[in-house]
Amino acid sequence: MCGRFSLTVSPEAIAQQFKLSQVPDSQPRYNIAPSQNIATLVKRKEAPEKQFQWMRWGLVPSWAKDIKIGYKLINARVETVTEKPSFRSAIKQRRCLILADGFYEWQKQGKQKQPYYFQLESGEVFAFAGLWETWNSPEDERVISCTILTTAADAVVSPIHERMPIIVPSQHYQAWLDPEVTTPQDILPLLSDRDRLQAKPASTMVNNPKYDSPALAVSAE
DNA sequence: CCAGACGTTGTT
DNA sequence: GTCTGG
DNA sequence: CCAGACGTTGTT
DNA sequence: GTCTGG
Repeated sequence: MCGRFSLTVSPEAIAQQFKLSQVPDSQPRYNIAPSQNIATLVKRKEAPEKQFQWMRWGLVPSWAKDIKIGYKLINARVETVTEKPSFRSAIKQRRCLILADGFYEWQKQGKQKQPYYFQLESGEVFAFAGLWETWNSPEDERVISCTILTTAADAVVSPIHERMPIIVPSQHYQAWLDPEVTTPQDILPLLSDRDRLQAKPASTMVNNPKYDSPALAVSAE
């Protein structure tokens, strides 16, 4: 699964990498946690180009009574996403790319859990496959929220953890953002097109979301 | 018909 | 909103 | 994902 | 143990 990730590159680098016309208002983050605002790209029907959009991490379905349901919906399994009431509408209509340059997974070692940090071997910024929703709170505030699709772990991740986030290869960004074109099952064979991942042990300081510094991603235990 | 759930991961 | 269970 | 709280009444 | 918050 994916419950913590990073986006440490500068906003200028993001704009360049994803060919954005505007430089996003973002800060380097080493420890992004659920319920926080995360950087995404969406393609609106009326607009020719994909657009930068902040979203709350943890999808809140439109029919939800309480925003708290989003804490449980931080990931969606690609194997079942088309069937689940919470995701079915979003998978057909509301795709997004979630910007990241690393993610964390925890390995169980008996009673202990050791975090690992995963990046592309190239070190480049990349994008998770995501879905989004809008929700109107009882106070009539609009919340845009999202979830990260997960799949079976690949050869690099599987020694650490069974599941991993779907990383969309850059040549397939447009296809993923257009639900008319790409089904969740279409995307799976394309995942091997990206760079390989590399894993590093991370500091257990990453366990606590209040720590958000370069030390987390770089240092081993 | 209405009431209540709607999810993931991991562990057993 | 839509589906399942009673 | 992990960390941290988890309750009431009444008084300041 | 389970839920909420980050």
